[in-house]
Amino acid sequence: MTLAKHYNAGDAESKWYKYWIEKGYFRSLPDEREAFTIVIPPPNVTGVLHMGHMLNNTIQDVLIRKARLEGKNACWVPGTDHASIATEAKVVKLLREKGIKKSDISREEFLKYAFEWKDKYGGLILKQLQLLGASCDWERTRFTMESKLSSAVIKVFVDLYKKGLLYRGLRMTNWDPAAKTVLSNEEVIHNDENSKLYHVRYKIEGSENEWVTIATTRPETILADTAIAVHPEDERYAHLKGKKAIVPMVNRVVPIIFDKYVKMDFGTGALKVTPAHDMNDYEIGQRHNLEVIDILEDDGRLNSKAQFYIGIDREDARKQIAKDLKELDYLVKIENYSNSVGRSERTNAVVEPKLTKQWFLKMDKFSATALKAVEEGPISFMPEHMINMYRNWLKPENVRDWCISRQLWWGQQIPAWYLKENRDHFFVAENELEALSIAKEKLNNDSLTLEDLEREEDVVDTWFSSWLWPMSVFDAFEDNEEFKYYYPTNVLVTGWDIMFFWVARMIMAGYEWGPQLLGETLSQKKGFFPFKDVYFTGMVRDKLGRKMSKSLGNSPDSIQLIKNYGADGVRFGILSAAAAGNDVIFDAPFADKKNSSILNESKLCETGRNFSNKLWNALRLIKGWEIVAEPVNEKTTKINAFAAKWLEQEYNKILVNIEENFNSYRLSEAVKSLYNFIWGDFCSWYLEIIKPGYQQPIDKHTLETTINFFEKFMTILHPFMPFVTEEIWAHLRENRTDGDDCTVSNWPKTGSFDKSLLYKTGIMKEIVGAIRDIRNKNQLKPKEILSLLIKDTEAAHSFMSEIGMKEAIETIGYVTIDFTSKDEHPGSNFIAGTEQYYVVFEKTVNIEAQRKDVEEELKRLKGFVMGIEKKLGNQKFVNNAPEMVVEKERKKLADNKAKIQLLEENLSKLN
RNA sequence: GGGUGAUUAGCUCAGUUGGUUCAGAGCACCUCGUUUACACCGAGGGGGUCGGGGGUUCGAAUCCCUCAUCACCCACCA
Repeated sequence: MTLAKHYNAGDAESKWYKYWIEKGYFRSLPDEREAFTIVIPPPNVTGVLHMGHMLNNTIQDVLIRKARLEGKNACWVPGTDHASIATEAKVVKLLREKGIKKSDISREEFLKYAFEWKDKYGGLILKQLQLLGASCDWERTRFTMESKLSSAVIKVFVDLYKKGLLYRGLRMTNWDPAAKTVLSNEEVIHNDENSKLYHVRYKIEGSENEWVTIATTRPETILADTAIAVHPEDERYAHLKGKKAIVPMVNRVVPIIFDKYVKMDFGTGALKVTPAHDMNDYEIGQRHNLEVIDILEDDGRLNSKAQFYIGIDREDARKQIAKDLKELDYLVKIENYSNSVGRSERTNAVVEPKLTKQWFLKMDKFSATALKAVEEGPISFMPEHMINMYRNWLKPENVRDWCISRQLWWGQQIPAWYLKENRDHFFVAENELEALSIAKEKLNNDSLTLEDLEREEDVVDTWFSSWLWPMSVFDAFEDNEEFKYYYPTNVLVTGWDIMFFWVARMIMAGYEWGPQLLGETLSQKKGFFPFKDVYFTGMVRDKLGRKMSKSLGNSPDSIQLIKNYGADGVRFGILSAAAAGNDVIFDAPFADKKNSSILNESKLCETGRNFSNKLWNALRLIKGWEIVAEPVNEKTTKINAFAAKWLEQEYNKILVNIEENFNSYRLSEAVKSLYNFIWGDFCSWYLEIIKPGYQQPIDKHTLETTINFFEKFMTILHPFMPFVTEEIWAHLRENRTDGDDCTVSNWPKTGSFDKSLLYKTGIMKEIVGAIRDIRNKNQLKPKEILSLLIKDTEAAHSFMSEIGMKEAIETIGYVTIDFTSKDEHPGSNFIAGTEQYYVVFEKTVNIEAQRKDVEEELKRLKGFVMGIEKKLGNQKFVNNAPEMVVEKERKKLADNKAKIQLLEENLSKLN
């Protein structure tokens, strides 16, 4: 069979993914093996694969595939998140396009549409993950709003209520006028925006022409003002004590109050107080018993209480009132101003502070637990410094109760029933019958029926279902054996941006319900935290350092990337760019549609693709050899034995290195060192050394050894680049038995390696490099056989006595090696290790250039030696440094002194 | 205002416990090379006083202090 010149990633990918699924390699069921579990951070069900997902999921796949190779019961649970606000907004928009208004249909109808839409278009992202090679157990795919997971949410809600941790309260909340729901603080994104600062004067009551001027960015809220506030120590306003001001236009008489909140040096030092529409004003209002006048509708339009601009959106009203205030001579001036504006993360609408009644979860106990779990173990963060951000967030003074209700339909409806005739009475239960019986008992009224109750309309925050994810995907709340087997999960891989939204809250949930669900004995043994390690990935940013987002259009088309470079190429590219926790600047090739040229292509993915091709061609080389059973000759036997012995040492060394990198989650280091090892040591050195001459055969033993190496390398590379390694595995083991696949091969055990041999081969590389350099500089043909003479010393003989060394250098350097006692030979010379070598040829060499080289090298070495001598002359160093370090310095000194001597001799001959 | 991180080659970034020639990789660049696995290639090369200053140490890219610049998070912003 002849192999194509280039590796065809696309063909291999579709073939192998299908095959793996057929074989059930990703399926996991509890058994006697050690479990290795990862739950996917569920992407939004409506989402499409972007760079962040690719990074995140490639890392998870690497970890899970390695665990699988190690013989663990690897289980990666996939799934999607219902993403309340985002999805509901999308469905509302879609219905509107169809001419259906959300307000015209019932909750049931809406949910029917939403589920239909979700079933049809949702979960695309999971298909895309398969293109990337993600080895999830797809039979375990879960959805946060499916019935079992929803019922877990309900159970948890009721449990928290019973524990007294849930309460309803009237609070200033963040209101999204577009989605018409309340938001948690975390869902509000603050950014500086250009706005205007309006200076408006209010007349003092009972005065002829006395005014007080305030500054505001929101003049439309003047209509809801119920006080003017100044600082108690502000002498400018001391005379206003006890006086009142008249609110422009509405002519409301409001008190002038004194409150330390007011900053004297800001604006005019006088502040209008609008308790209904500003968080701080609300608090001032509480302190001074001010009236709260809410002039906004749920959708952000002004209501009748405003008296003016009724039915007009607040932003339009702002423009109009500015005009009107000017005409009425209340407007003193307008300044340009930049201030922070909060927008809804999901709808981008400007968020309004609004007094609403919501459900809250008390957080003090939870946050203390979550903080302790990371500060004192057992959970560890990678990178470690992420704990600082975590700690900062969970500090008692920074923790606020979690507002968990949302005025939406897409989500789990809160299991609380109100008494219709008096909504101050409500009953929390898993279902309405239970609620009724609680109601009867509480109100001591047996005549109540279901008709008397009505259910809370609100749903819970999406994160109130996600925080159960690592438990609920194993049906933990149904006392499931799988939960006891798989939990706690081994590692969570996620972006640091949802550390608080999600990571902290999963830890809280784990500690809250883990003990009771696992049973005390088991939880003592396994721990009830949801994961042992958290690997925080960085954000993927574009060339300008901007977070990749759909709205900016700066994210490359992931699927196109995979098509261009192969899934393995993309995996390689994104992995090698991403050290844990560091943001990744990803040069997005297709971000700018106008410019999607070769110039823009992502170099790292290209390197990955090239690597796949390199592997493929190494395979082609091996496959092209004609095999003979017997050794070709004694010399090749020696060479090949030497090469194999050496490669074995390098391999053992790289294994240790990779293991260390895995243990500390330095996956980018691991993949890079593998790349260098396979490309450099295996392809450029080993294969070149053992490669038979043109149309020469190779002996069976060498071929088998080589294939054996290649297979091992495919196994350790497999987690990173699953497709190409599987493809090559299949070609290397043509007659393999069923189930003998790279995906389920055995991860090797680390062994020891011979450092002295590695040192010697280092010298060998130096020698060959020097020969090649001399050829280059003297325009000698790369493969013309030259004579290489070695100055006859004991050390030189010892070096060359390594079996196969001499022959290997002869083969790969295209030289014949002999010893010499003479000091002068035509041609050129070099020093490698501490020995003198001569490359013999008749061409005239550029003496001047050579002398310059030697002089420069001498200068460098002399400086270096001087440094070492100084170091060794320092008694403190000799006394304090470890003996090993001192010994190394001594050896360095001796070696380099010998080198200097040789160079000086060489130089004298050049003069 | 509180906090975190970054600053290393032209670019993007590694560098683990302070100690091996530790100053690295990839890309870019320069020279040479194509019937002989791969031009998605091979061989070789140039390029950085590790942001500035100070300190600790026998020894600092690495630890401490300080300054500068940049990024991000939280809070505030009439």
